[in-house]
Amino acid sequence: MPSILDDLTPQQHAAAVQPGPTLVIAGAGTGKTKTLTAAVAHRIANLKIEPARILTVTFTNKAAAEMTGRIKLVLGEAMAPRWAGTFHGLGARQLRIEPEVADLRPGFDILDADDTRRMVKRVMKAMNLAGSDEEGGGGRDPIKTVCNRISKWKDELVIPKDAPALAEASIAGADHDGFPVDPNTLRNCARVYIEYQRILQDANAADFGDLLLWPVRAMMQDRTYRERWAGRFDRILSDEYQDVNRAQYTWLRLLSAGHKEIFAVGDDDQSIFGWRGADIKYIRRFTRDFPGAAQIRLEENFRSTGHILAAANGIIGRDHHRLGKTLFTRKSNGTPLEIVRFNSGESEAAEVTREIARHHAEGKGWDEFAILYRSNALSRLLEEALMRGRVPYTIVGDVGFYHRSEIKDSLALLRLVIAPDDRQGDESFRRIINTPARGFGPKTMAVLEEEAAWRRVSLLQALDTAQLPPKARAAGLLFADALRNVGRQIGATVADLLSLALDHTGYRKMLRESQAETTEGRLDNVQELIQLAGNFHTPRELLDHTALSSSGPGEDATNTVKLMTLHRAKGLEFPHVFLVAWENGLFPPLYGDHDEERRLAYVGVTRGMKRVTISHASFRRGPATPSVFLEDIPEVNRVEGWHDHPALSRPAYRAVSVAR
DNA sequence: ACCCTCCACAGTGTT
DNA sequence: TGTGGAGGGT
Repeated sequence: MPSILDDLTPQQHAAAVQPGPTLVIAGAGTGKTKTLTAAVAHRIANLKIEPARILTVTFTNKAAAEMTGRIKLVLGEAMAPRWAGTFHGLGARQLRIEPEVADLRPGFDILDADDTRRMVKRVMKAMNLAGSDEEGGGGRDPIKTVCNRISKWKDELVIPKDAPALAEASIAGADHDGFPVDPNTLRNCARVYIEYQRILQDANAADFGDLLLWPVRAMMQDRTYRERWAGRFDRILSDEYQDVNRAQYTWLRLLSAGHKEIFAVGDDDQSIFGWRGADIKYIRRFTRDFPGAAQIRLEENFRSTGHILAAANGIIGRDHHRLGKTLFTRKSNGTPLEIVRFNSGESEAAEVTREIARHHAEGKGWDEFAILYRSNALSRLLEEALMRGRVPYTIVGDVGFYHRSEIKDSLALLRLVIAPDDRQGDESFRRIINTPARGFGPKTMAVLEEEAAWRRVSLLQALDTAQLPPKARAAGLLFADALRNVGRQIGATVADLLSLALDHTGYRKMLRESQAETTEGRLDNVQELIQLAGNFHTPRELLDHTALSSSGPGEDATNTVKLMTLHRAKGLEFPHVFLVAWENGLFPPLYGDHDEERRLAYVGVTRGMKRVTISHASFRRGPATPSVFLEDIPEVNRVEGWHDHPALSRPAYRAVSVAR
């Protein structure tokens, strides 16, 4: 007898075995992942649904791995679900099976956000829009503005052809985010979108948005395609349903249309990614979308003390149009929340550090503490204080392993090794040809690009005939030769190919010899990538994995204080949580959706297991007032205090006046 | 082609 | 305080 359902609460159990369309409204810390995992396992073990005919989708690789891992543990390898993964991962898989729905060829590349940005930039340059003048529009970072817009369009199932009309419509009508959009910027976005998509197809590449956009569009328009895909699965399960965007929602709906066996877990109170395209309306209208759907609430919280839950309930209770639920716990009330006022951000950081050090001295581990903030910029003060106080810490969410330049450079080399003579590799070529410097500046590249376009060959092939400066030409040919030779190695593993490419192109040598401090660790990272490559059978597998993951190998620093944004903290828990800079204007910020910010505050408080300390400064780049969210924490659940450190507050002042 | 300096800016971020 | 982009000098 599988023990999957044994240690569930009655509510969790009822949810896991509920047939038909089911929405599980699972509050923070109520065992959401456990219930979803049990639901999947139940379908496999008890209902005898074939593991290959169950599709389970999550937002992060971590969540997917956790779930699959647990099921394997209980049911064994053979019974593990075959289609469990992220929206992007599963979309990529669907697209790999039939790439023609996106006008792609087999073996297409998947671009990450960096690659996408580079490509958009190139397109905008070619269209004379990348300049700093008002033509690009969109304020400070026109490329980012365009990237965001295109990505949002894709998430909303808008194809390039339809973008211009849509742009005009939204210029004429109401804007989407309550954000004033410059008409010309929006028009330019639509123009860039069309051209960018053409370039993507030419490069046989898909960006993140494409991974669902085209499969979903095809399912909407092509009945046989839809039936073929919907027919593959008997059960559809989704995690974090409050965070689905239109493309993801439509995908789930179309896949489950035949049997209506859709199981969604989520928490509308924790919907904090609206700015990223997530739309809370889909979870709120679930029972209308799926008539007769069961709705089951998980309200028993296993994480936090009574005081913490009461505070959280106070904060979220002010938000109306909720699906509604009230968390409760069987734990004791514990310690009231501590709300502390400081006279400056510096003294706040110093005192948080001191407090953590004090607890540590009393025997607590460093990893029992987390410091959460609204925006990344706030991490600096805290870092400085922690460093001064010799408190070991980790900033969660720094540049992920796979996004480091040396890793992306290495992967570009690998791409060229497997297809030196295909234009699909051109973007990789552009990236790596001048690292280390080979004399390929803008001018030389322009000549090469023209030759390649004229002869309709890859940039690498065009090296043979292009009229290049002798030095660049020689270096280029040497580079091309090296890659072709590596590609000819018979029986080489992915790791071998990588390693050889890095050696023969002089990339590794460059890293070894440049002993600048910015270079330290890069060689190790490259080495780690090679090691990692040992886990993959083909270069394609490695490339897909790296594009679809953010955090690489071994990034779980042990026994350190964790610093991260509130957004990143979702789903995590810590015995003692410090919520800093709760000041109006910072949190909640002046912009954005106030209800969503309130939910973010709720997410923050519910991260704490035993203690929650909320702080604010009365001066930070100007006078500041305590966050309005503090008003909603009942008096009985809080104690207040203040700390003034005059000596610490002055330097900031003085630095400003000296600078003037 | 490459290096250096200056400027403006600073929302949250998975895949 | 740091980052990315642009522009100037060699």
